[in-house]
Amino acid sequence: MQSSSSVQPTDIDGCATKVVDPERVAAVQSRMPPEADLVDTADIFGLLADPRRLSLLLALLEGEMCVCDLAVVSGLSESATSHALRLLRAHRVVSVRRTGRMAYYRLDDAHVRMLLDLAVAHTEHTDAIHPERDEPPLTGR
Amino acid sequence: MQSSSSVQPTDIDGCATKVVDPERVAAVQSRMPPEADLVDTADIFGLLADPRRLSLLLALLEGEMCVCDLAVVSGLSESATSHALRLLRAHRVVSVRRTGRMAYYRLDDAHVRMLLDLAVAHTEHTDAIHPERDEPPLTGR
DNA sequence: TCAACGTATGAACAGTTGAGCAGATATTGA
DNA sequence: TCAATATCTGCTCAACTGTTCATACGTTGA
Repeated sequence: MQSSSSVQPTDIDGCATKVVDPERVAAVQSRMPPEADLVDTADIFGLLADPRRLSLLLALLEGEMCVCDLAVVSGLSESATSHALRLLRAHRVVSVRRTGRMAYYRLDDAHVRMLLDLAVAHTEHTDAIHPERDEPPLTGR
Repeated sequence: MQSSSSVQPTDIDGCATKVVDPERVAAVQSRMPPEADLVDTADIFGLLADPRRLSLLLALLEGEMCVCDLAVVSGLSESATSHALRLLRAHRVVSVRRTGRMAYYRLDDAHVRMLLDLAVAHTEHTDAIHPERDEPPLTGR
């Protein structure tokens, strides 16, 4: 809570960049997870960033399911479902159990399960509160 | 194009698609959030699905910050930072407070804050547990 | 053995996304 | 007034993503 005393362009540690609040920056930087963790985490979020994949995973919240049933509940073609599941498998978010020609997938990541639970719970809430869910005008993109 | 709204358990076998476990499918479908919620949620996850954006948001976990400081801690150019913040602003994940020519951003979504907290906590854990963080080769496995 | 079936895969294609660049806007101090 | 500053924006392009199509694989029952 500094009283905007000064914005000094050149009081940093040799860095060419200008910093307004060096203390804050240093503190935040020291708490920032290593790059690899950021990438990892972003990766996981990326897997949840598609409505179809999300519905696949939500379906699996309640137990294992075969590919064709997952295709039905997710609204994807069976091929697309298989592709999506392969992605999730590659990231160890789901695992397979094969029986004959059937493949049963299940959620295999407690972390992701928590994220999903939290997301669902919150969407239900937000649903009532949210006045408008549309993107504001925001020119372009 | 979504028949997800009308979830009728008995209606399924009339469909051309083959279903292995109609009961499961019906149960899951009845619990599946409406399409709009799925899209919304996937959207939010999408915002967290980029390591740079993630570091911006993590920085904001501890309070508001101006664009140039955010650029420093996130490792983005100032232009890229501004672009990213605009995106986040458009989705009401962050909000701005302007003072003169400075713009101070802050986290403005409790939901996202929870997701971030959870993610960070878990990454710290996983860090110790995770044997290998690399993506497994897609071809194998 | 063969055909039907459930699933997996690779290639190709359209749509989306993020970042840089250049220029624009708005605020400040001289 | 002008120049410097802090941030924002439109444009553009390369990289990425998700889907479809065609095809391949392994299993099952006839």
